[in-house]
Amino acid sequence: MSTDEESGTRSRTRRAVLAAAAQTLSRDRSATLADIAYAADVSRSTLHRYFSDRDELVAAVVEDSLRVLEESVAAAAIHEGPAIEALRRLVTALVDVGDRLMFLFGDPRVLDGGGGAVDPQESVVDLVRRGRAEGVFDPELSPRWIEQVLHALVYTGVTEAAEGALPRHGVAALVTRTLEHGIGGVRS
Amino acid sequence: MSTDEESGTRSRTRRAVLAAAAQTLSRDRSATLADIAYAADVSRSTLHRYFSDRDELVAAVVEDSLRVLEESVAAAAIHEGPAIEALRRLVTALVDVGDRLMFLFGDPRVLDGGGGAVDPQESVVDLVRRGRAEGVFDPELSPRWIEQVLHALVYTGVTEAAEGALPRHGVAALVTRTLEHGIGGVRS
DNA sequence: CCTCTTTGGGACACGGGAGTCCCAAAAATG
DNA sequence: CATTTTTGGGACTCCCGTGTCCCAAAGAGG
Repeated sequence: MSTDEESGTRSRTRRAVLAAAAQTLSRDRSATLADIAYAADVSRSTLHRYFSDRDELVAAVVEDSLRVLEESVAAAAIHEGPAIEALRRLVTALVDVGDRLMFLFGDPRVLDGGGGAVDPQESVVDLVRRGRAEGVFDPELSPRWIEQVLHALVYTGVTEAAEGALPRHGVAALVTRTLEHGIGGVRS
Repeated sequence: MSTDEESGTRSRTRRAVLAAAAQTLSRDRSATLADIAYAADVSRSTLHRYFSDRDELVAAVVEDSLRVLEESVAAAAIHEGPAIEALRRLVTALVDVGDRLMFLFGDPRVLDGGGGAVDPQESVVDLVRRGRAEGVFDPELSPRWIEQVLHALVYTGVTEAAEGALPRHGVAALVTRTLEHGIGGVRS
């Protein structure tokens, strides 16, 4: 669980493979290990040295992506301040880790086990509840639905940006605006 | 292009395979032909008799799904009446063909060639433009973005329903409400 | 009831991805 | 500069999905 102190060149290579795998697999979940190795600028042999199994690699990517995601969300401090402000910070945080998010969405449907949504972020659920309590979220929408919508819009925004249909910097604002007011605009 | 009059038992089998393929592939785009055959309650041999190639099968499913989708959208008559009303009918139409939509989303990203969105529905683009002209859609949101959001929310709604987290009948209304006002509710 | 169609399922070959092993070269480390 | 670590890449086997063929059985249709 703690740092295995594998450090040195190895740690860097592992990170590179992990990142490349996340990115490649997010685009094509059935990408070849050779593809991933190529994207990581590493030979297939090397990849196998770090992750003997394909499953092992995928699992590692999931874990790593989850970690990155959680760090980003934690940094958004969504427990503080008004719900709407927190929501905006949350959206920004999610968009920032777009690549990892994309991967997390597309694969084993991370909610494998059972309960939670894609990310086990209990804090997001709390935020939604808080927003409802403050009266800034539509009380007719269930927390789960709101969370799903949040994910869907972030996903869409990140995808559009990845395809060049949207400038990177505008994504968070656009998602936030749409999330808050829908397509009807502020005066809806 | 017209009906090849292959009818008889054959036509029925073909439909069954197509439907099963759409459903199976929408859940797992890398499903085995054996899986699909099993889902269609048909032997692998039979499947090959109808679609010699995997690509051929996928192409057929895409074409068929597109046809079903277009029929549904056409029935919604989205050119008539106020944009908001038309939008509501459109959402309902899309939700109705949820299975096919799910498939269409997940596979070759039907926009292969180039321009349009997932569905070549020029009419949807028209609707968006009309809505903006009528002032009922946020003018700061691009038509493309609005269309993407529409797709994303429908997709989310259908998925939630498929997982039992939402009652089938409530989906269209929920999606429409969220689409129009976001999570902030009507008084946003 | 007989014939033609459609199906099931076994057997087979092919191809490609996955996983393993090994050795020489490159790079890091002290 | 010498040693150890890390890497690249070839060679090989195994497995599984795919596609093809064939024949006997079930079913449809007149």
